[in-house]
Amino acid sequence: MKDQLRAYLDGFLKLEGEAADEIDSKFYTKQYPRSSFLAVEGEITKEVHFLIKGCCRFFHKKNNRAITHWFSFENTFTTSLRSFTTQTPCEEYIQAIEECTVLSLKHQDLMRMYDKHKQWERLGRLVMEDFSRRMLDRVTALQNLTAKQRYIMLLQSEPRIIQRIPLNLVSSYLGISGETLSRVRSEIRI
Amino acid sequence: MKDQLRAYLDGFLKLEGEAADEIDSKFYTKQYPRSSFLAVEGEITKEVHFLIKGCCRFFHKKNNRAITHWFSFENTFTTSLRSFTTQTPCEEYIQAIEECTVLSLKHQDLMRMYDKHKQWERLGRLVMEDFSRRMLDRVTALQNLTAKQRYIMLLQSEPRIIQRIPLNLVSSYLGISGETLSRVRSEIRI
DNA sequence: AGCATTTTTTGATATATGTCAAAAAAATAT
DNA sequence: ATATTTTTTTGACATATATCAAAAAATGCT
Repeated sequence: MKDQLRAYLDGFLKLEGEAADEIDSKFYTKQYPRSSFLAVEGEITKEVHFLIKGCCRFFHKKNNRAITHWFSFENTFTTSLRSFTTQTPCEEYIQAIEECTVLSLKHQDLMRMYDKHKQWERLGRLVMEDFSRRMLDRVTALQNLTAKQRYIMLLQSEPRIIQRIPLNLVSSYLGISGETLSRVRSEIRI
Repeated sequence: MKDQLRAYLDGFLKLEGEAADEIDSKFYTKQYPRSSFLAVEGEITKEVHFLIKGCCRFFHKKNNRAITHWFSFENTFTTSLRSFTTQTPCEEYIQAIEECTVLSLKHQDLMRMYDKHKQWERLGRLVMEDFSRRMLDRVTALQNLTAKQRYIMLLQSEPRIIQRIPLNLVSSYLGISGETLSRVRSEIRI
């Protein structure tokens, strides 16, 4: 399981020596049952999770409705970014859509790793750069695209979202109603 | 001018010793006239600019239309993130809306600063974390908000965009037509 | 397997927003 | 200051999408 994390991190940077040992000593396994929460509004997020298996939905409440704004899958870090990085109360919820196996790391441990190892500091930068690029893509996808275009784009760029996530959550993520998504899909199937 | 950059960076981390000296030795001043381009599609972005004065618009072309997806103002780093961080051809344009004075830094110099100074590596991480948080806000603003809500939200969170940027560019940024923005504004003025 | 719950689809209707065109206003350059 | 260009506003109309309601289908649970 740690090997899966190592393989992911190797994509950014090969950790060596003591910096590499931190993976063994500081990450620990957790299990989240389907529908359970990895983060809830109001609590300060103390851990970042690396998703080994399963997928999650990120959402916030707006006028009593849940708006899904992100999904995470295997081999990604999953945490409430703002709450974790600034250690302020969380403004969103993270919920397991499938049962999740994660490797978790405490905020204070990560801070110590950043202090102690230049390699981890760099890893942190590279992971954040990668995240930023993906967020830029998401902005482009939300801006100036019709419902059908958004769906087609998602189908091409993130097919697993459509395969594994209930469509009413996908529609919220795309910023369209569930009914519209259903109609868009029926048009495309023809 | 360098003091303005130093003050900005101090907000993230106080640079000391040789790491601080890099500000004097590696950043250099440039001037971009109104309407000139800081980045164009197809070219690899070799510099990151710290905006001392002026503002810029980021846009990409889609079906012969320009879609504005970001604005930058004084005291922010301005560059094509994907092109600069991955050193691949740029997919967007960055254009000076007002005449811009910038402090520029070459990619290769930044990479050396990252290698040489742990402090710069950390600064890079913190700047990227900050950027990521702002992008998250932008996604929330684009998703599931009506034209009027988007405008009101922008008015509250980024009034200078409305004050200094032509409205037809603002409307593109909000993902709505210029006509709709004009109507939304007239409703609100009452 | 069968029951309860959730999700998806379909139809009818209301509404928000886009598009096109033209006038008005504002900004820019000479 | 004037002419030119750009930006904003306004009106008419078309269209995409939301909403509400109900049926159908799928899924999860014991």
